[in-house]
Parts: sequence; C-alpha cells; structure tokens
Amino acid sequence: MKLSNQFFYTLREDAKDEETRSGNYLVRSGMIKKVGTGIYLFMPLGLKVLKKIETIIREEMNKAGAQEVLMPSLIPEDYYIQSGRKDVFGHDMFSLKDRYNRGYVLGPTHEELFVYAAKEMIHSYKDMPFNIYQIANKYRDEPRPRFGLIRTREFAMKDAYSFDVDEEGCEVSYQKMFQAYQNIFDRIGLNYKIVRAGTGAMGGSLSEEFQAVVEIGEDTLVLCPNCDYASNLEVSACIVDETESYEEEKELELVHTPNAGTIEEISEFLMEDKNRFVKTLIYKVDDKFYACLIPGDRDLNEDKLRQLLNGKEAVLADIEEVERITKAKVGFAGPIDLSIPIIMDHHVQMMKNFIVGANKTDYHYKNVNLKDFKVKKIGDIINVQEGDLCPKCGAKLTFKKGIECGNTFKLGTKYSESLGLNYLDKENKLRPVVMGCYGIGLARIMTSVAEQNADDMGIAWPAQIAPFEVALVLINEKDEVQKAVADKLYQTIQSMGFDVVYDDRKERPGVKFKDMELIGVPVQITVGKRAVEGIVEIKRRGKEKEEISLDLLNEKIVELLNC
RNA sequence: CGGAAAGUAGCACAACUUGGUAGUGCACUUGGUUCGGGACCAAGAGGUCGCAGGUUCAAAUCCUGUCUUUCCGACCA
Repeated sequence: MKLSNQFFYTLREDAKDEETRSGNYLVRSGMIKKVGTGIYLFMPLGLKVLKKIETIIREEMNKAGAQEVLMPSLIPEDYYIQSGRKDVFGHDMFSLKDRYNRGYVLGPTHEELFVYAAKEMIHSYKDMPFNIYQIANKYRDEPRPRFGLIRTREFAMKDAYSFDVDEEGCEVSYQKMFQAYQNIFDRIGLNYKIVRAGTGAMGGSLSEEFQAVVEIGEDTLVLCPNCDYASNLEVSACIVDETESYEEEKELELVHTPNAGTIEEISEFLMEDKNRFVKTLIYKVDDKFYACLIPGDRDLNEDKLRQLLNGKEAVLADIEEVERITKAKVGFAGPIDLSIPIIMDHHVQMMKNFIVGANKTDYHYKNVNLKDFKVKKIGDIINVQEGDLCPKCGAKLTFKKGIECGNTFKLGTKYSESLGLNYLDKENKLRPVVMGCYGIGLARIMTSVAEQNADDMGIAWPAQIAPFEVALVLINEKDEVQKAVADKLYQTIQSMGFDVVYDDRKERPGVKFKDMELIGVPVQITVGKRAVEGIVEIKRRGKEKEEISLDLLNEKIVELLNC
C-alpha cells in the first residue's frame, strides 16, 4: 500500500480516555477509535490486524474440520426464553422491541441458534460428529466496560460448537479444538497460559481458559512453578497444610474490644497477627442464612461456598440482617451461641486458641477452639493465596494476571436437553446430543498482543499479525534516483509476496520513521542517499539497521521476518 | 448500582476561584527557509465553551437539572 493519498493518520499525543498502554497505542496509531463506552470502530489499519488474526483462526478451524456458518445478531427473544437464559443473562443482554412490540435480543452468545441449526442436521447417531463455527459480533450490556478493547459491549468472537453422540465422542471433538486453539495462539505469537476455570453461566462439566499473560489482566492465574498445575483463581483448590500444631488449648476468654469491628482494627488493638483471627461472615444462600468461618487473613470464595451448599446464589447478608442474627453491631459476629448453621473453611480445623467475635457489640472471644461451637459443614471456601501449596505436587503456587482470550467448554447435554436436540441411537432410543463450545475473542487477542509487545515507540507486532510485514521508507521524494529506486522496489517486494507499506508521503524522514515504529511494522527498508549505488538500509524493528545491496534483499527480508 | 473526577477547535489542555473581546501546543491552509529521527519563520482558517433552564445589564465562569466520558468498587462465558 502506498501511503500518499490513503486513509492513514497517527496521533502525536496520548489519548486522554485510554488508560492502558495498548489502548493508547491502538488509538494513536489510528487503528481504533472510541465511539462510546465499550464501543469502538476499527479504522483501516486496525481492521487489517484484526483480519489477520481472523484469518489464522479460520485457517486452523477449517484444518480441524470445523465448518463456518453465520448466525444473525438480531434474534427473537423466544429462543432465549426457551433455553431459560433470558433470566440467566438478565440485564447483561441487550433487548429491544420491533414496531409490533415483539421482543428481540442482540445475541450475547449463540448456543441456542447453533442447536436450532443442528436440529436440521441431526436425526440419527450417524449424523455426528461435526463442528460448526462462526466469526461474528456479540453484544453484552456490561455493567462496566473498560480497558480499551478488553471489555467492550460489542465485540467480534469466534464461537464453535461440537455435536457428539456421547461423552467419549465429545472428548475427541474437545481435544481437536484444544489442539486447534494451541495452534492458533502459537501462530499469533501470544504469550498465554491454559488454566482450569469455572463453568459459570455456560454450564457444563469442564472449562479451560486460554489466558494471555498481561499485567492489566482482570483474571488471576494460579500457577505451579514445579508441575503443570494451572488454574483460574475462581476455582483453584485451596489445600490445608496439615502440619499439627502442638499448642495447648487454653481457657476461653471474653475480651472488651471497643470500636474494633474490622480485622485490621481488632488485630491492632489486641496486638495479635491477622492469622490468629477467624472471620465470621454471614451469607445468604438461596434465602437461607449461614455463618461462614474463614481465617482472618483470607478471602471467601462465593462460588466455592455456593457449590458446597448446592445453592444457586450466594450473597453477603445486609447489615440489618447481620445485626438481627448476631444481636450485635457488624464486626462482632462469631460462631459461639449463634442460631444459624455454621460453615467452616477446612483451614480453621487446624487452628487453636483463635479469636472470634462474641455476638456482642464491642466484645470478642480469645482462645477459641473447635469444641466451643458446632459446625454444620466443613469445606474449601476461600481463595488461594500466593505461596499456598499446589494441590497437585505441594510446591508453592505463584500468581499472574491474565486476559481470557479463549475458552473451551464441555457442555454435556445441558442445551440439548433444554432445547430438545436428540437423536436415535442404534437401539432406536432417543438420546440427547453431547455438546462442546469453544470461544475466542478477536479484539482481546489484538489488545493482549499489543500489551505484551508495547515498547517506548509503539507496538512491536509479531510479523504474522502486524498491519504490514515490511515498511518501505523513501527518504527524499524529490530525489529522482531515490524515488525511482523506491518505486521499483515497491513493485518487487510486492511481487515477492510480502505485505508492504510504501511511505512515499511528502514528510520529513523523522516523521516517517516514527510512524512506522508506532504502527509497529517489523521490517523497515530505507531508500536514501546510497540508492544511487544500489544500496539501501534494512532493519528489524528495535534493532540496528544495516546496509545491503538490492539483490540480496529478498533473503534478508525473510530472515528478519522470522527473527 | 454506590463513590470520585472530568466535559472549552480534529487532538491534548489553559482561562472558571474574583462574571465583561475565548487562548496555547500539536494537527490543518498559504508563502519562505530547511530536508536521514516527530524542523523553523511569517500569515491564515477552524469554537452555538456537552445540553437545558435559572440568576444578572452581562455567563465558558455563579446556581439547578440533565446527558456523556473516565477511574475505584459492586458485577461479569
């Protein structure tokens, strides 16, 4: 592409409403522009990068035997009412009415329609397996869109769905996709980790996430430096260090602790370490109240609590409810003589002589032991901390931040049952189809790669998804020799099959260099003074330039693109 | 949805406290000098100061409402 007379611009100053480095560079390099909260438009350059990502995804999907389809974004709401997800998504789904007051939604994800499509195909066990996918926009009314393209309300996603007769078949389909995903992320050049994750609103039995390792990530990845354990914090098992404490159990003691209602305050007041305390949190799980005991220096994991109690929803009780149940101000709840069932984290089992609230304003109990109260259930209900032991090998776990760029789910028969997707097996019996679903967020990949490869000049894109592979910079467009050499070179490089941008603008060299570095072209060829001698300069972005004779250019470009 | 901040030229900002002619840098146009790392000089063009209402002789400035954006939290395949 010749730059003169093209839609191409860059900004010299930082965008004021982009907090992330990647978001800022994407805006400054003229790739994207914010239209509203969580809504972006893609300019020619940005679309080019996105399309290159899309192409890699499409190629690998097709190679894995999946077939592409296209679903509408505007969908009659009945499909989501039938599946029960109109309520599950609630306000996260954009819904609208047509002129006849009929309800529609903008598709937040497409299991329903893919099942609808699959029904046309599936009648017998002979009709499976198969996998269909689309690359299309999704719409979600996020409560708080943020971080550039990471959390937007409209976004391009590749979603694939596999259909099998049984679990074994699904396992094969799942592994195929899993491999395809690794190929995709490897080819794109993303630094990523695969972690175990929760199934959330999607349902199903297994979920694994492909997480880009990025500082600004919204997810916390729990990794083991010793073995292959990798998990999203949301679902990471927290195991107990079972080293026995030989501490003597002491006499229970009521202590006056005026105005010390938080762990920080009481810990300071009694001059005791936070891990000597046991927090009592009153939770409401499906309209029933529970007191949850966890170590004072830990956070409760609501998902784990919900699962332990087989509940649908777990929320912290209101202040009024807490005060009614504990008969004390908030901050003084404790397990002793409490009327509601007690759920205890298994770490507390190992503790002795700990401190709890006394269910009496301004009082705590010291030297509390397990014999002092009754527990209904014991389990793992807290978040893992960095340094905790790996559930697999016992090594100390480390944390990293990640952006979820892709995920794979085994859905089981959840949707096929609720939407009636069945087939006849060999015995002529009707059975539900076993499904898998597989998503990839295109713009999230784009931002993650940008974030991972941003430097002081701009984004150092990997060659595979860079807006261009080669930048051809003409130093002096008024110099006839230089111009002729560059014009010729532009044709030659194109015919070699490289994606090249020819900066023939009437700009000073410095402007051209800065722009090419900002938009992140990996290989730059400069046609300058020595063009007369048939010599030009070539360099890999971020490295030293070297002079080279024109006839050696092809090999050099290939070499630099691959390094 | 709670808390905080901000909306003035295409972009980034100043002027607002103390009401009276709207300014700077980048970008843009013209001319000149420059010409291998975001040039310089000169002359220009570009604004219903987010929107609505109020106070006032007079509002970018004070008051009220409203919309939008950003950050923190709640929330989130």
